Amino acid sequence: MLGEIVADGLRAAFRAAFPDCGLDFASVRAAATQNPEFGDYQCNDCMTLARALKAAPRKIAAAVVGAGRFPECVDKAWVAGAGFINLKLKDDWLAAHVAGLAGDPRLGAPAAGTGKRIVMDYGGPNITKPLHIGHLRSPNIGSALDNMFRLLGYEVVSDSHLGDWGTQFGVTIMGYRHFGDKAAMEARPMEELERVYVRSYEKAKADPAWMDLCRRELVKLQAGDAANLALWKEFVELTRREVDRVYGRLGFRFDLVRGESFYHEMLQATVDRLVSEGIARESEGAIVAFLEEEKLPPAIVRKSDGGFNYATTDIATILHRVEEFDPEQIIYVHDERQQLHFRQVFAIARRLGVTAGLRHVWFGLMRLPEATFSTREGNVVRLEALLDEAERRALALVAASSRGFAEDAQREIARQVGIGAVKYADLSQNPQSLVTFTWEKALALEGNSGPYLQYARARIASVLDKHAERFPGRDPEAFPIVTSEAVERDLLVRLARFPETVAQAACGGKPSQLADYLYDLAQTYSTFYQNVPFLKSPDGIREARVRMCGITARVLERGLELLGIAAPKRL
RNA sequence: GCGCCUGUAGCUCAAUUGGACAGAGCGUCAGCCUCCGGAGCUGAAGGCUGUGGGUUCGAUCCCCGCCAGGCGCACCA
Repeated sequence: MLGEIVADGLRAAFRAAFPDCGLDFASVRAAATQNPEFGDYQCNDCMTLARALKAAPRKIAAAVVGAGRFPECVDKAWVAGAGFINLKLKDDWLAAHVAGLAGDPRLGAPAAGTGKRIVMDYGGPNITKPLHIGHLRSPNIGSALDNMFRLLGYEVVSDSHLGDWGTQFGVTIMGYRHFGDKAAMEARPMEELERVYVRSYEKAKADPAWMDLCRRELVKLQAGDAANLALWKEFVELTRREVDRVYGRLGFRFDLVRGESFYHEMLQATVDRLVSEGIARESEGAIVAFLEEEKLPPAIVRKSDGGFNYATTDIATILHRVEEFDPEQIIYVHDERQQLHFRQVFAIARRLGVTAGLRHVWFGLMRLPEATFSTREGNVVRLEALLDEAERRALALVAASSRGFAEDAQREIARQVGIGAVKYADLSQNPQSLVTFTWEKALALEGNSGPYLQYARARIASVLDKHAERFPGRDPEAFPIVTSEAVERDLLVRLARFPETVAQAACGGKPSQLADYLYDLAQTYSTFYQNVPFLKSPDGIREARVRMCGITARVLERGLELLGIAAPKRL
């Protein structure tokens, strides 16, 4: 990666300047500059090293610049400000480097994950509940990370963890039996199941006896009761169909969809093991793991009614995944409310000897401007309604652009644009912040939005076509990249940073960094496109520019693909 | 009460994990179709980064106090 190439050169320069100081300068880094005035990369380490080297930062920087035989990629290096070292890359080296990336199917992404396996765990939707907009974030963020890890060479196993085995089933079954409406169940089963769930839940809150009955239904299911099992199967089937349909529209795909029920036969053994290893013991009728050493509150692994809960399932899941996949890490993409839960579960897994990395990549709750929404308050926006509206607005735009598309082509483009807008709106935000849902933001079609990126990509396709049409036989790939305008160089620098951006975004669990990068790239491209002539330029210059267009298209396309967003050639 | 998180332009969000003058979009205002797609481009206005201290060459970022909001804290998941 570019940053690493520069950093290696810097470290060598430090060692050359201070051969006998006993430091290896491994901490020295090259940071991308914010401001082109400071070159392409900057080194901030002279200030930090001032104490160890017993010299003023600017003197250190001057010594490094003076002594340093920088690698061939560096055009010039100079000292600035409090002791920064600024580095500017050679134009022709940069051009060749970008040409090299473009020729690589992975666009220069490092293969850091080769031979390693990651299990991704998505917060699954719950049985018998329609999906609302809060169900977007986990698979959306998770899939983007998944794609990035795959590009980095990891083998990824993604698993959508369907909540199909908890008390809510008891609540639903009681509601279904006492308040269910046959006709409604046949016409709109998911809505009806949600309705009876809400009603039964209300009753359970007010009436402990009812709650108790709900729990008993769950225990009956878990004990294999035939009637409950049959109903449960029906509910699971309905839920899966709903999830497949809606997530399918969003392009989410999982290697595995294992509900909690998949693990239910392992739960007793898991609890037994926890008890026999002294991790959990009986307390107030329940079996509880006490985690004082980790300074965490106790975690119940078996309820006093004999039922198991979420913690038990998650522990069993970890043990099973370690056995089946032997992953380097398991990444959970769940919302912020689960932080304590996962800390407890991870602590227990550690005590059981699990050595795989366990990481909770949490994200902030989605809320409405007025309030946090909840199924029980009926204060929700259905995910499907959002997708419908997104496609509707995009279709209006596509139809108005009058590019002469046939009707189904319009609809397909509108689908890609609308869904892309929704996904991008979510991914472009730092996952770890509250997301206030507004239609305006979720459906933005201009400015910092998915469609802006798609638009930039589509315009490039036109440029490439026009060039091929008017200048047949002049393959841009056969011409060297040369730059004369400042914006061309800006574009090259950005293209060269694709690999490190992907690596950072994946490791940091922040697809938003990739989204930011792509937006910045598209903006730079648009400036280039709008202010520099391509087809009217002289021979050679023209092909170099068209070639840069093509490389930009490739990076935009691949970047959007990583975010799970379609990049149509025409829209 | 204890713990986790958030507070940045009118609004929605960034800020390369402690770096240089805090940047974008939307909205507002003023411009740009001789040209490859105007879902675009160029420019302007807009900030005591919630608040008070501290740490250091340097703080939106780290530490402490306060204010405001969100979330969690044995038998929901």
